[in-house]
Amino acid sequence: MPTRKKPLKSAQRKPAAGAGPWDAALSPRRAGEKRYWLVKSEPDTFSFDALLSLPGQTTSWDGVRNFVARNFMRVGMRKGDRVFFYHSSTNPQAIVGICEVAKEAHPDSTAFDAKHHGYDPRSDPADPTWFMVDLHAIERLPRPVTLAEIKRTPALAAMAMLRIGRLSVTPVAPAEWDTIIALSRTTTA
DNA sequence: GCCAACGTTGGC
DNA sequence: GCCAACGTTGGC
Repeated sequence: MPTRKKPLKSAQRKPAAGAGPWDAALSPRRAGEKRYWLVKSEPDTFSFDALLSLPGQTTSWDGVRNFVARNFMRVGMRKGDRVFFYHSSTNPQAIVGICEVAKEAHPDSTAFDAKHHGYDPRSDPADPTWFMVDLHAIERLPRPVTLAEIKRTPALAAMAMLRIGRLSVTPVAPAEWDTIIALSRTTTA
């Protein structure tokens, strides 16, 4: 009798058909298409300045333990994509900088480390559950664009970061990206 | 497969 | 510090 192997997790789940308004972020790309994203970090834990102070201004974005956020990283993000760096749980909450995807998704090693708070005993090193991308800081925004400002800007009303509460990785539409860049070049009222 | 309990995120 | 919104877990 042949040995039945446990199917790979990656083969178990088919993408849900019409899963939601964020499918576009995971869909196939046109040649040369660049996409945009937003990641959150609590500045007390890891700030944009902390990233700028690292050698190479690059870090592995580990610790994501939500499947939707993981899929945005693993399926959605490609090298060269631009990423807003958002400071959460601080005053004021704001987008403060720009990164780019320096390395596409690779297994999140912290999930295998029993001493790490992100340890997940169910993540099999041979078929990892959790992934991380490497982010390289490009530049600080001319000024932070606050959550309050995002909320009161009509062109940003559909932003995933407002609609999918508490998700640490979200897609940003190109027009939203441009709007936020333009806001960051204005002076606050 | 349902759903209550629980944990986490993050705005306020 | 509170709590709403969700995701996850586990009993049934």
